[in-house]
Formats: sequence, structure tokens, C-alpha cells
Amino acid sequence: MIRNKLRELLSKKFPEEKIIIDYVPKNKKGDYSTNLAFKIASRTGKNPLDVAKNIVQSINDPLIADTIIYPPGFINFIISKEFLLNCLLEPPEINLGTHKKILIEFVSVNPTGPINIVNARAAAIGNSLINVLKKTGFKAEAEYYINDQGRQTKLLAVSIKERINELTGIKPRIPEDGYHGEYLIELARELKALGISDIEKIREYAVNYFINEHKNTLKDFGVEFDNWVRESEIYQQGLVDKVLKILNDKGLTYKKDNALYFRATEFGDTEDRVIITSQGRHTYLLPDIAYHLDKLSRGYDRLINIWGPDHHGYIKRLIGGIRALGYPEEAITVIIVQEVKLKKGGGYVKMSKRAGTSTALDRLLKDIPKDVVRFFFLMRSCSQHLDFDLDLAREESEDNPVYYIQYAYARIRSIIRFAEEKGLKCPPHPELSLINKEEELNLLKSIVRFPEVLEDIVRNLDPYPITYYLIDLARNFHYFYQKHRVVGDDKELSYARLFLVNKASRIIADGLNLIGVSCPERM
RNA sequence: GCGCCUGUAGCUCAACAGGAUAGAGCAACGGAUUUCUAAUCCGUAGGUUGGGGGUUCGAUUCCCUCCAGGCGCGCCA
Repeated sequence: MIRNKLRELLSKKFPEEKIIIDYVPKNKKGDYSTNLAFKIASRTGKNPLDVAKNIVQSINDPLIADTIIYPPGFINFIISKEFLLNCLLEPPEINLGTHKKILIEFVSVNPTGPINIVNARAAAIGNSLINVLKKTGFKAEAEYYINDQGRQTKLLAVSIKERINELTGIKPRIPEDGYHGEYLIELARELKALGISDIEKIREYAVNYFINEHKNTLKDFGVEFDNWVRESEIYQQGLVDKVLKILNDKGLTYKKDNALYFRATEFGDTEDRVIITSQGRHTYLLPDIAYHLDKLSRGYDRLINIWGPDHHGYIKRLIGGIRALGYPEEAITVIIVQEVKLKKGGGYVKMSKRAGTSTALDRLLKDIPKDVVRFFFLMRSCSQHLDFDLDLAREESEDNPVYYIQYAYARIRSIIRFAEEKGLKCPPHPELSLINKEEELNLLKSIVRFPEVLEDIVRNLDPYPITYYLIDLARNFHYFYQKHRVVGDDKELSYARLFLVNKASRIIADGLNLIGVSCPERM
């Protein structure tokens, strides 16, 4: 990675400074820049320009072809062409992770209804993040947690039972806080045909039904999980009782109004939280802490949870629970993915799972191609609210950045097919020094930046920059294509360019693969 | 009232860890192909970065405050 090489180079000279390497704006010369001179100047009271001159004089490395100082003190580096070309021949091994084990839990939709659009966004983000982590040397696993025990699945079963009654002509009386969605009618029909009417059996059947649905829908979306963990398993292992005992023994619980409270305020929460209700039921928090204890005991270096915006208030109490068990706060990172609002006909589509008006992922995928949905979800950072305009996504599917990128790939594949028809087969070590044109070098620089984008993603745990990078890479290819021919009379030059564009196509394929978008050979 | 997120071009969004003349796409207008895919490319136009203050050599970025919007604040998950 060039950026890291520069950083290391400067760090050796200035070990006490925090070195920041930036890209250079288009209207300035150079490839990378540093603000190091400003930092030193402000600390020593010297003129940044003079400091910059001193820094430049003290640096000498084959990586750097030239340096330019811009007032008031920017130092810009021009990377040597030989070095850039060498990156094509020997792509750097990207290893940020040193094989650390990371567990990412995401989606974890309750088995009471379809996967909604916010869960789908989390699925796209989590899956892409895991792909990037794996690519950069981590051992990353995807986990899905199933709440198959609580009050919600009971309510679901009751709601279904009412729907079954409805099928036999009895007016359904679905509880007010039950599930009113019409998607349960189909399930009721199935259960009626099977003759299942016992409420516990209904629950079991329905839970399995939804888990299966979720698995299939997510598979269609290109998202698979390594582990599916059920809340009931956590109970069976006795972990819930164990957590309860630890909390009691540590004096971190107390009774009030006949309910049992966890002293969450001692761990940074705004109030103490009920863990056992006055009715004797566990609130979700207790098994949730137990579940995270289970995760921690499985030997991961880091846990990451991806949650929807409505859960942000639970971060403190969960981490509080984990801390109460003796784990450090840093053991878990919670990423909040902001909401998705569906737009249709100029207005927003209202969503509520219990009322059954949520827009489900499977229905969305019937409307909009998977590639477009996944790409759109990744075009915003997690913390951005996302407006998904259904009409626009359909109408503008022709004008989509996804197709812009895929088209660049298909074009390159076409060129390579054309070259092969002409009998040109690129040798493993073409004369790359023939690559000199501005458009060629821009494409080359764009290719070489790929690992740096991955590094940013890992640092921020947010995969969205990859979409912008791929658009930029595709653009650099399209510019190049417009100005220069790959296959021409000059055989050596053709080989060099074939090598370059082939490399670009491989990076595009890699990048799209990381975000679960397909990469067609022809368009 | 408290907490989280957001406010940048007509629209949807970028700006990587505080950097340089704030960039793309869409929409509008004008152009480019007898040669490897026109789902492409070139050009024109479009901005008081919600308002105000502060820190800094430098703020879209950090801090304070106000305004506007979304979400959450249960002995539901």
C-alpha cells in the first residue's frame, strides 16, 4: 500500500508526529500529500514553508519520483512510475487483521414476520463488511440471533390461531399488540391443512417457518450466515440462570415493585433496568446479556453488532451488562444503521411490522434487481438516513452507477475477447514501461488505490466507500477507453495495455464481489 | 424534556483522520462514433455547506448555541 509506505517513511524521520497522508486535489500536482510541515511549524513556531523544505531535503526514497511544495506548506509526492507498475505485477498482500477473529451479528430479525427494508440494509452492510474483513486478513464470521422464546413469538402464535379461526368462519380477535399482517393468513392455511391447533405447536411451526423464509430471502440477496443461534439454546445451556446468579451475587440487582432490577446506572446507563418483571417473566435484556456472554466465551477478539436506529437506547444497558460480568467496554462495538425510508409516488411508504405494512425484502427484490438494491444500500454511510425511491430505482435503472461499473467490466472483457480473436495473448511480463499517457497513468493509480480503500473501510467499519471507489475506477477506465485503443498495430503496447485493463477488470470484479453485486461478462 | 442521527447545487448524495479553487450522478442545454460495446465520452450552467459564535495557520469536518427534520425514550423485542 503506497499510502502506508509513505507514512512509514515519514514516521521513521519524525517518530513523534502523527503522520497523515491525503490524496491531492485534481488541480494540484502530485499523488499524495502530507500536512506534516504545518504540524511541526505550529509546534516550533517556524514558517511552514521552511519546515517543508527541510523535510523534503531529508527524504530520499525510490518510491518518490518528485516532491512539490505548495504554499502555505503542503508537501505533495509524485510516486515513481516504476513503483506503480510494480504494484500491477506484484499486488501487495493486504494484511491488516493478523488473523484476528471477529464476530459480526446482524439482521437477527424476530421470527414473527418478513425481513423489512432496514434489516435488508443491515444485511448488505454486514455481509460486505465481513467480505472486506476477510479480504484484509481477518477471520470474520456472520451470526444471526433468533429470539424464539419471548413474548413476541407467543403473540405471533396467538395471532395465527385467530387467523386459523378466521378460515373456519369465526371472526378473528387478534390482540391489539399482536400481529395483524395479512402475511399470516397463508401460514394459517398451511397449519389448518396440517391440523395443527395447539398454541405451542403453532409457535414452533411458525418460528421455523420464518427462519426458513429469512434464510431463503437472504440467500437470494447474497447474504449467508455462518452461525444461527437461538435464544432457546442460550436458555438450555443454563446461561440465563448463570448471568442472573452472577448479577445477584455481585449485588448488582435489587427488587422494586415486585420486579427485579439490574443496576445499569453503575455502568453508565441513564436508569436501572428491569430484568425480571413483576409477572416473573424475563425481559429481553437478561437473555441478551447471556447470549453475549456466550459469544464472548467462544473466543473472538472482537464482537460487532449491527443494529437498527430504534435500538440505540439499548447499547448502554447491554454493554453495561457485559461490563457487570467483568468484560471491558471495548469487547463489543455496536454499529447503528440508520433507517431507510421508502418513497413511492412522491410520498413515503409507512412501515410497521405488526400492522403488516412493512415492505419486505423479498417483495422489493421482485421489483428491483438485487444488484441495484445492494449497491444503493452501500452508497450511504451507516449513519446516513437513506431515501429509497422505488419509482426512481425502477425508472433510472438504465442510468444506474451499478451498470456504469458493470459496463466497464463487460467492455474490458470484450476487448480481451477481441484481442484473443486477433491472436494476441498477453504475456505474463509485458513491457509496462510503454504505459505513459495521462489516462493510462490515472487508471493505474486508481487500480493501486484499492487496498487503501479497504483499509479505510476496516478502520471505520463502514463499507460504503467501495461504491465510490468503483465508480471512480470505472470512470478512469471509460476515459482511457475513449482516448486510446488497447488492441492496435504496436504489439508491445497492446500487450501492456491489455495487462493494464485486465488488471482493472479484476479489481472491478473483486470490488463488486465484496459487495455482493454480480459482474456480467457481456451487457 | 432527555438521547441518537441528519441538514452541502433544483433532486439524490461525495469530500477519506481538520487541509489546497467544496465534487459526482440525475434533471436542463450544446456537442463527439467509417477502428476493441454510445449502458460511453466532452462542454455549458448550477453553492452564503441551515443561522450565529468559538478553537485553529486553515473548519463542510471539532466545540457551544439556536433553527428545521427523522428515530428512540415500556415490567415489548
